[in-house]
Amino acid sequence: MSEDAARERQELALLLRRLTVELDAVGQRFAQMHGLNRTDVRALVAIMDAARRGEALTAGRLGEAVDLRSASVTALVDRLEKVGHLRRTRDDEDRRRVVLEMSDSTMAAGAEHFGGLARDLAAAMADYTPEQLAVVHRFLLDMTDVVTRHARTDPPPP
Amino acid sequence: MSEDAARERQELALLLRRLTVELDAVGQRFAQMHGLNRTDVRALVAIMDAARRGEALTAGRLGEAVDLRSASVTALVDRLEKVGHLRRTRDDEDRRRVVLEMSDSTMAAGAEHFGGLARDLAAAMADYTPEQLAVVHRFLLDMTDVVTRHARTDPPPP
DNA sequence: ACCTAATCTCTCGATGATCGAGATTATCGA
DNA sequence: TCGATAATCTCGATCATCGAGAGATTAGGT
Repeated sequence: MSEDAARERQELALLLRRLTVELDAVGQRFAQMHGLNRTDVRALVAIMDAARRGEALTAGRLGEAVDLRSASVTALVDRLEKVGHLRRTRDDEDRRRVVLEMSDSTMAAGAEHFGGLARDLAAAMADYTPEQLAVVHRFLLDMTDVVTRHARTDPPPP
Repeated sequence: MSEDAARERQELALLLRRLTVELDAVGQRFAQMHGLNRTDVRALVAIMDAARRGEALTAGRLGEAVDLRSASVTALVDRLEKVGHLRRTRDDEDRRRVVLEMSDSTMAAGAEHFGGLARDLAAAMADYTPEQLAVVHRFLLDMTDVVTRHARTDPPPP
């Protein structure tokens, strides 16, 4: 492999990292705008994601999604409920469970903020042919695969 | 634009998000392995990045890099120094400043962990022609641009 | 050379996020 | 029906972060 090729690959890896930093900053910005912290935003996003899949999250599942213990989930839901971002409801199927429902206004704010980004990203992709997007797609799948292996166990098998 | 094209773009946006989640998890894993928190890892990475540029970070510049106030930087450096990940040195040019030097072992651990990822990413890129990588490069620059605008101010100009 | 303002780091006390342990209520299985 | 399991909550402790202010050092104007 040529020196240039090696440099290009390193450059691409750095670009991936920079993209993640900026994507994180988008969430950070949403947090600041609404007086939330990083965990709060991650929780709201998890709930929105679930809602888009037609599911409603319980407290326990939210804890799994954002990696918090049950005591912390209670505190998290407390503060989000206190400012009206969501409300608790008892699950009628299993009355031990607490299902979380986001308020319409918060759902709208989230859709505005993150949906706007998705919209602009999609618009920027108009500059690419379907074949090019297919290449990018494969690339992202491959890179995600490598990263995921490193995230789970240090020296990945293949 | 066709339905499929729209779906493909949305899929790519989701892939970018998933990639950032997994990249975050790589740092999280490093944190767990060394008994650190997210901020600590971000600090060590910032110091490593600076070192690679041939610079040494001062406490103040580290605070800018990880977005912490001076009191928090003191506490951060305290705990990293206590476990031997770095040491404070007075800057002889400006004796108000504290320059931070990472220990060799921590630098090596970081290089092992994150450098290993970079190596595997580069290896996975071998499946792509230079022309394909150029397309990916342009794509990532474009997407980063869009994301960065959303991270700074909500409705971006162009 | 001086003196004031600005800069850099640190200390202190307060606040808030997270957790482990244990309590409470509800469901499930024998 | 009863014991085991599960879901959530309460309580007290710990830790990260911050604002305000102190102490030390440098920069700039006179």
